[in-house]
Amino acid sequence: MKFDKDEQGYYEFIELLFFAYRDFVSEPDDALLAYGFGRAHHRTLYFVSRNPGLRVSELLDILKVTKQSLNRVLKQLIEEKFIYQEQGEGDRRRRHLYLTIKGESLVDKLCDIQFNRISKSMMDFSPEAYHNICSGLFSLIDKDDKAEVLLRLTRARKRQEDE
Amino acid sequence: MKFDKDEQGYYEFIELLFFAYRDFVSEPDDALLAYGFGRAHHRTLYFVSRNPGLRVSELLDILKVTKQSLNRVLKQLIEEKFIYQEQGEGDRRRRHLYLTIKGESLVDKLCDIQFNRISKSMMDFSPEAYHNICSGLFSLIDKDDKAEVLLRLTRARKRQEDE
DNA sequence: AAATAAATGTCAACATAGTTGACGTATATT
DNA sequence: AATATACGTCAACTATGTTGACATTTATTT
Repeated sequence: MKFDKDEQGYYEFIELLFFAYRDFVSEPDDALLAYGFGRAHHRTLYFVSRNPGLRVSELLDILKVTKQSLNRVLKQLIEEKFIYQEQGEGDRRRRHLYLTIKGESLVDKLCDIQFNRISKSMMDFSPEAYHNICSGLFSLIDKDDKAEVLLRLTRARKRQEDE
Repeated sequence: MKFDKDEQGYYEFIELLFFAYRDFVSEPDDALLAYGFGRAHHRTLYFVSRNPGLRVSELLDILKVTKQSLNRVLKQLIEEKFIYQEQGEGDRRRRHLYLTIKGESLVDKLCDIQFNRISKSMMDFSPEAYHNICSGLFSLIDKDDKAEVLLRLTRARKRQEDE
């Protein structure tokens, strides 16, 4: 397949993104069934894992859902001790979110599943090609959100390096 | 940003795909509100547009949902005359799906929105880099579905060329 | 010809995850 | 002291998914 950058190619792009996403999330979905959780729980767990101390309002901004919608899954995750909250030190209205050991362990399991898919899929791509793929995904993000996404990615990488 | 092919890079990959998909579908979602339709209608319209004469069972296979779930939106789209059905000539149990003029016009509108995003996002990528991005998405698809996705893409391109 | 299978449609009940709107509480800021 | 912010919560509703049961039409098999 050629994947040309013409109008037909744009149709192909739409479809490839649909199928890639469909299959990328389906395996974690299945794994979460055993916990009585769904995709919404996955997202919350994932972003808290990657951004320890994340505030509720920041999570809302990432997920682009209403606080009522988030609260339903967050409440469950806190009650079942996958996530805990800490009151802000400076501003005590803020609730900072962290994973418990139990939470970390679930996220690890889910990430492993997706890491496997990524590593298998990206096996035959050079580092440069891989970089292109990531940059391509990044470019699709809304203009106004790019800076923040990048900031979080950088912070997360730094956190990792500091360990 | 470097986007390395290491474990941290895999986390980044997960996030980039999430944000890219989130924003990629959000504009069509908004446009569909005016029609009282949602994302499920979008998908059905899109795949019928790209595969004229598609059968219901094939659509089920693409969307990976149950026939009851599909039927709800398909029924609406047929009643409101965005899609029509034709009985199979060889096998008259089959229902082949096609877009009406009204349907084509809506799909065009939705595709325009996404074409704009793609073309803006991919502007700075070389044809080779663009090819990498598409190939990368393709690689993420389930092994068992790759052949069929490719077949449909090829057919659609051929249909276009024959016009 | 009769039985079986396949493709589709439909009814009902339910789950998940999203929405809006209203309101409460604690804490900061003005 | 008044107002704004961050968060939580109740209720009702919508969209989209699920399972299970069953009907209809048409093909295929026996």
